[in-house]
This record gives sequence, structure tokens and C-alpha cells, in this order.
Amino acid sequence: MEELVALLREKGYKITPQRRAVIAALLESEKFPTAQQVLEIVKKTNPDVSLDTVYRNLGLLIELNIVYEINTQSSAGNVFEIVHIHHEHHHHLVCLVCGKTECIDICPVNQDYIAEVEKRGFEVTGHTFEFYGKCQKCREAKS
Amino acid sequence: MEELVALLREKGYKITPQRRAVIAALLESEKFPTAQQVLEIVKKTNPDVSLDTVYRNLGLLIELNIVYEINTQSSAGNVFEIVHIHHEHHHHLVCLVCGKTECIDICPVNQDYIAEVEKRGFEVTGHTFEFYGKCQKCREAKS
DNA sequence: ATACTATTTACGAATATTACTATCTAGGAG
DNA sequence: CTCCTAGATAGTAATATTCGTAAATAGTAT
Repeated sequence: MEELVALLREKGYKITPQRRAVIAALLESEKFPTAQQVLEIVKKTNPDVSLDTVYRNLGLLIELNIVYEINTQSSAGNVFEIVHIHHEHHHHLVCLVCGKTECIDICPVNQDYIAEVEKRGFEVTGHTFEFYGKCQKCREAKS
Repeated sequence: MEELVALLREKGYKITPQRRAVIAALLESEKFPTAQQVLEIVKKTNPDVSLDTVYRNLGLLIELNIVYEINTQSSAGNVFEIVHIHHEHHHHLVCLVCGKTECIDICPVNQDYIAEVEKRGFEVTGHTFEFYGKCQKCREAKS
């Protein structure tokens, strides 16, 4: 936590209680939370925080590659994962039936890809990669 | 066009004028359109079509891997690309400044990935992959 | 500790996207 | 051609997400 705060401060961003609370919520959440769920956790300690603030802070953290947004293709909304400094960069399997997301410890992006893209004058700052389908549990539960 | 209609019919989906119009709009659009833009094109021939219908049809086409939804991370909304049968499956570079999307003729998903994922009991039906960053034009236009 | 300024916030309003439901229609059966 | 039914549509209402703005505040300089 303090590592992240230091990083933000270093980049010139202000450390507000709301911002700390959003980060804390992401750190303490067991499942990947939606923006709404982040807000609920945040409200336990900071009852007046608005959803807007949650989204704004998530957006900032995403820009800084501190948070990864997982597009769930579900109406319940996207979920967010904080990138722990001691974790490998990775991606996810999203079940379109139950909405659960599992991690997979692989990333397809290597230097060849980056080189290919930058050869075209494009500056890469991030990427998304997700598999969609049906998880084991939902496959077994076929009617 | 008729190929796609035949495919849909084969799978048991009904061919409505609205559905044809959505497909036609995607085929005739030069840029990747947003849902709103698809609706505008559709309305030229079918003025009473609702946005809801556009989204529903796009959703169906996405499920069938006939259309690819590009998450633009922009408030203007996502854009949609119809997968021409004679095109390689590919992905995109999305400029976060101007919102333009360029195609790149590479896809990182190979049999090894699929095998790794299915080993875990997950059935893959699709995937997304996008690079985000800044396009050449926007890099040159730095202030 | 006080004043200053750029960020940040809360709130309300604007879009994007999805869901619900009564009605309608494409495609098949007779 | 007419009837029938599952799937599709239009319209409205519900969420998810973003934006605009005036007021509040973190961090810096005094």
C-alpha cells in the first residue's frame, strides 16, 4: 500500500483519503470487485465518497498500469484487479455464463509484438487480452 | 452478405429486415462504426429501427464471431468490425488520444494457448486482444 | 501556522448499454 | 394460402460509465 502511495506521490498526484480508500478496497477485496463493490467497501470508512470518485481513481490507476480492468461482457459491469508488485503480469478467462474470472499466468505480448507495433509509429502504453467461454463448473451444469 | 444470411439461417436464426440492415450497415461502413452510427445508417432504409435492436443484433453477431467489438476505452463508445470471410483474423491498435483504431494482422492465440486453457476445463469461444497507446499522428502533434 | 494553486471531490446531468414486456413477424406445418 | 409458435422488435425503464462545474483540499511556499 505505502509503495503505491509513494509511487503516486512521486508522479505528482495528491494523496487523498478517498484515493487511499479506493486502493485499500482493491487490496483487501478477495474477488475482483466491480466499481459498485469498490464503492461499498470504501463507504465503510469513508461514507461520503461518490461513485464518480471511484471511477476517476480507477481510471487513474489503470492509466498507471496499477490496476487492470477486466471486460466481463456482462451487464453487471467490469471488474478491476490491482496489480500486486510481486505478481507476474497475467490475463484472464471470463465465463460468459456465471461471470467468474480466473487468472492465467500467461501474456502473449513479447518484444516481437512491441517492435512490430512501434515500427508503425505507434507508442504502446498498455494492452488487454481476455479469453471468453464457459468455465468447468458451468459446463458440468448443462441442463 | 448472402453468405452471412445463409449462415444465420442455418443456425436457426430468423432473417428480419432489421437484421439484414444491421449487417449491411457494417459491410458498407468504411470506418468501424459505433452502435449509434450503425443505427444512423440503418435508419436510412429502415427508419423505425430502435437502438436496442441494433445492440441485440450486434450481440448476436459477436456471439457467432461474425462481428468483433473493439473496446475503445473512450466515452464515445465501442466500435464494431465485421469479420469478412476472406480476411485473416486480426486485432487492433487503439489510440487513446484521438480514438482511431488501426488493424494489425497478428493474433497471439495459438494452439498452445488453447490447450493450456482447455486443460483447465475451460471451453474457449472467443477472445479479445488490443493494444492501447498513441498513434503516430498524435505523437507528432505534441504541444 | 497561513496563504496559494493545481488537483480532486461531490453532485447532478449526460451517454452508453442492457433488461423487461407486450406486440409483431419469419419460417415451418397443414 | 392460413395458422402457429418461437424468436425478434419497439418502446420504456434500469444500469453502467463519463462529463461539467462549483466547492473543497493536499502539497508547496511563505
